[in-house]
Amino acid sequence: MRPQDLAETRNLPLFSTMLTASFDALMHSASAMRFPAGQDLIRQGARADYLHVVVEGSVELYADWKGRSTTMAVVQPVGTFILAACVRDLPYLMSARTLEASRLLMIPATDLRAIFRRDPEFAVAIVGELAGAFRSMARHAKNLKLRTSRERVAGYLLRQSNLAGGVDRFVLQIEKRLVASYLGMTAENLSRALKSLEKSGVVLQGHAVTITDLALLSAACEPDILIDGPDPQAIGDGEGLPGPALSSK
Amino acid sequence: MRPQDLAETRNLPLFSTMLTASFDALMHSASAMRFPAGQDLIRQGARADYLHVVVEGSVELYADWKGRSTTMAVVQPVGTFILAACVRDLPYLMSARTLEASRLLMIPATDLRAIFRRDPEFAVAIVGELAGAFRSMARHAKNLKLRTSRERVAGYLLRQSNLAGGVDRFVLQIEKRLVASYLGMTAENLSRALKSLEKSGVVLQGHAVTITDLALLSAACEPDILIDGPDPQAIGDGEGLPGPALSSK
DNA sequence: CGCGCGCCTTGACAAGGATCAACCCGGTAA
DNA sequence: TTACCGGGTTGATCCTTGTCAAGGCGCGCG
Repeated sequence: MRPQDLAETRNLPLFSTMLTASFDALMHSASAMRFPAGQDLIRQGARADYLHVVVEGSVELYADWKGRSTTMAVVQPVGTFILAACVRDLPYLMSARTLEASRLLMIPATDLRAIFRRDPEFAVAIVGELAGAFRSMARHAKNLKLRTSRERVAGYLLRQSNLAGGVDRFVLQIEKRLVASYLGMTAENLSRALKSLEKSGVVLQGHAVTITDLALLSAACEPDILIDGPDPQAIGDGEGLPGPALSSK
Repeated sequence: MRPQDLAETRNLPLFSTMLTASFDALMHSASAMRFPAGQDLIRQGARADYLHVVVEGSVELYADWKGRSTTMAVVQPVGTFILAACVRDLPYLMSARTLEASRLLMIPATDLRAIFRRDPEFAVAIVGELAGAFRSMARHAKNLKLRTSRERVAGYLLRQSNLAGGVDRFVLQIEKRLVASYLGMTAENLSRALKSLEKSGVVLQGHAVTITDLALLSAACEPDILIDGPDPQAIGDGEGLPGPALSSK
């Protein structure tokens, strides 16, 4: 691992508060790796061996059963994944693959658990990250159970707008098929929902989204911080879906 | 708090490994409380003040939005709830109410966080509990996204059978309306799904369930340990829905 | 005893969403 | 340039699920 990577890693929220000795020990056994887009990283059911930290790029967490598949989350810098499985030394519940060329930090689960016991500040950071992941998954389930697909789409657009800083124009960063899977619907249904939202204050041109009437769109979903987030002063909120890019136009 | 309660609490998985000094400190500020059935305990959106531990009875976690409501989990002894909110000092994402007369231990969130930093064994227990809660919620979401309602019902019956020790006859412990809400469907739809499963090796008489053809029922759902659990050697798996009682017949 | 009140079930119907097939469109490679 | 290919859209249709209304069953209370 290169020196500048080390320094960069040290500044990540997950590692910035821990003792230097603990950090050095952790990095000694950790490895930084680069993966191309579309690379399978882990397979659901496998035993937890490494905690993965996304330093650059993005990783899709998905699950499948009986030939069906669904996107559970997209992890972006600086989020971790499979932390829960590592902590408990249990099989992964989800699979992971890179969405784009990515740089990951991989920390052996055994070292993670050892240093967790020795360094209270690291323990605090880990438990904070895990709590964030739990809340993200709870929100995901609430969204699915309490809203129709049209409401979820409207909520998604509003959330993206907020993540971009409350702008009224942005560009979707990920494929619509992935958004559909994350929102628990088919790609066709997402397409129709988006079209129907053009009557609710949204204009779409390809992946570019313009909110022309915020009040109207909000009425189509009624956003709620307990579903859509974000958590106040959230740290480690690297799970969910990527934030949007601002429109170049 | 009475001495025998203290001793009992000390033996709970969450507290059995921690230092005696930490335990005493924690219990000094904790309070044991009894609540009648149907008592509202916390309301979603409120700020986390106490970690709740279910010592006896059962507690429903539910969420609502825009007049709709859904059951997210039922916590039984010895499970905790709102741990994630306490750890991060954030608003609850779910509401809670007792389903029956219950005994709870309430630990101030500030003391929890303080002792967490001082006692590594307690930190391990907390993070284990939190990881279990995350995995439970991830399973919940997978179940919702990957299965039809009929499959979820079949899976639920199989899981109850397993929890009771692999028996072919048991009694549902909670109201069907609650089961329906937990499984993400209406009570009417659950009723129909159960009826249709009588063609798949199940006999129902009120709340009594008899599995007459395990292979046939399994074919209706294809149970998967990564969705239905349980985690191997799980500790603190107090979230989900209650296990069944054996039939008295 | 019988009345009322939950809980559950049943039926008819409507709506939401999935499926299947066709087509479009922009990018890339031959 | 042309052919292709993958993502996206659209339309027709079917299936699943929700909604509304009615009625049954069990149980506690007047």
